[in-house]
Amino acid sequence: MPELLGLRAPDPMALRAAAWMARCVGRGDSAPLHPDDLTALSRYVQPQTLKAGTVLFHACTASAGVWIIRNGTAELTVGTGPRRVAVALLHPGDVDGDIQLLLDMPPPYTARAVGDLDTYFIPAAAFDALLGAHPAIARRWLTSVAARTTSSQTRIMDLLGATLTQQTARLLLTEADPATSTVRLPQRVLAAMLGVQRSSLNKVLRDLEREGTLELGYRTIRLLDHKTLDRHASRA
Amino acid sequence: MPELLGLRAPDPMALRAAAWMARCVGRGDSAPLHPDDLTALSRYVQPQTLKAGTVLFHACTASAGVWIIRNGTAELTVGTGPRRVAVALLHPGDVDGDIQLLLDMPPPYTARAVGDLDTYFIPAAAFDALLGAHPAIARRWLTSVAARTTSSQTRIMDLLGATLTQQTARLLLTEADPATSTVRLPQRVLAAMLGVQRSSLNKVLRDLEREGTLELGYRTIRLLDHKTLDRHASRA
DNA sequence: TGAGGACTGTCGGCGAGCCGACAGTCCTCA
DNA sequence: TGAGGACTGTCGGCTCGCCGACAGTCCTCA
Repeated sequence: MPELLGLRAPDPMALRAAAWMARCVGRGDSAPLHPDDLTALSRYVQPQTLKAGTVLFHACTASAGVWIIRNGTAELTVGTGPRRVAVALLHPGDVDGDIQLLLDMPPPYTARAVGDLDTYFIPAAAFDALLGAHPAIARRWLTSVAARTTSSQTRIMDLLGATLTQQTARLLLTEADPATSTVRLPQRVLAAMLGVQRSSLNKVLRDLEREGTLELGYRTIRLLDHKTLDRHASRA
Repeated sequence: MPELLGLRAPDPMALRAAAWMARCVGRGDSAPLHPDDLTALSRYVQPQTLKAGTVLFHACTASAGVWIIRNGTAELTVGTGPRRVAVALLHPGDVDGDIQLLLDMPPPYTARAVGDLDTYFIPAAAFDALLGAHPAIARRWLTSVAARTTSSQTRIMDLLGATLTQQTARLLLTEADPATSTVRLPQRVLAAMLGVQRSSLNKVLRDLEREGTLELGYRTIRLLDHKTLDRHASRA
């Protein structure tokens, strides 16, 4: 979707696009990194430590390689300059850049280290060689990508016919930092992830707050009652 | 999504699920079959000719292998007995069963030959061996699956914020038989593919018919004016 | 060839979410 | 520390699509 790329100011469509794509980045279980593979991977993988603010890759620029987050957080953003907007965060274990590489298409978002960041990096050529030389890893990667396909399909299913409250509860549960039960994103971004209006989302959030299920703050949502939130997520 | 499987009568949710999944079957460009690969594939691929009505695979039963349609049409259905409902059709070049195989999960729909059907079949074990023994093919398959991932993401993007008329136009354009400019599916199924109410879809279709863009018949939609339909698909 | 089932065309009430707007609060950076 | 920018909370009008229902038509299969 090239028409969605290269936008100065993050117009709603670009924001939505990037937010959606970003949520399909390889996560935890579907990440292809398993201890057994590390030996084989080690010849191709470059551990890299990045200073806060370093750009991993730019939107609209061909992916230079595959990034795997080891420690720290990276933000995926759309738009340039002061109008930059974060659409998602990468946490340890997350993988990004591989699908864009495989399909030879640039990512719709820019990735940037929030704090200092430990990563594994696989340059494009090495990724190619890796897949060629290690069928087992290619196989695993195939499974990883397949899992992302079905997970994005599941996400679609979750969406269809689901009320906004349901969608919101699900998003919060999957996106919250498990350690602190907190989601640290402006409501505008969360709304973009769900493809809805910010004011609509805000209304739902206020209702949940009044109910005591969560607590709203500036760029912050703290989940107080997971049980109730679970119920909201599953029940209509 | 196991809760969506194994339903006797196709309730709306199961229908939606299957319709969505079905639309993500490998199509044309993203199909992994290229002439160069045929030599390698030939040792693993079994050409099979099936009589009308033969079942390729059953819903809720582990995928036995990968099917590639050579000639003819197969239908993907949900529900058993007389309440069976078609959610999509497989045409020559389409690939199905591989992702389910990779993830070891059963497909949500049953595939059945409509008329006599020529296929290539790759048994599960052979598919495994194929990917292991031929890195080039595994690589290509990886690209194919990655393409399906982004195509399902693109589909999401097309959906978000798009009016029903837009969605309908897009669906018709992609789903129509190029030879006859005809879509041969009941409106209920089309509605399921879009995740909307049948009556809502019907209203849109009637409007388009009044406009002269298409012609409605029993289980049939004939596209008369592609240009106008294109305009509906892209413009808001 | 007749009967039952499936599909289409249509209606009306209703609720969810869109959209634009605006005031108030919090942050950030000069 | 002050100013401008970003974010939140809220409102109201409005549209779209949901949902249930029902009559009429077309098929299919016994």
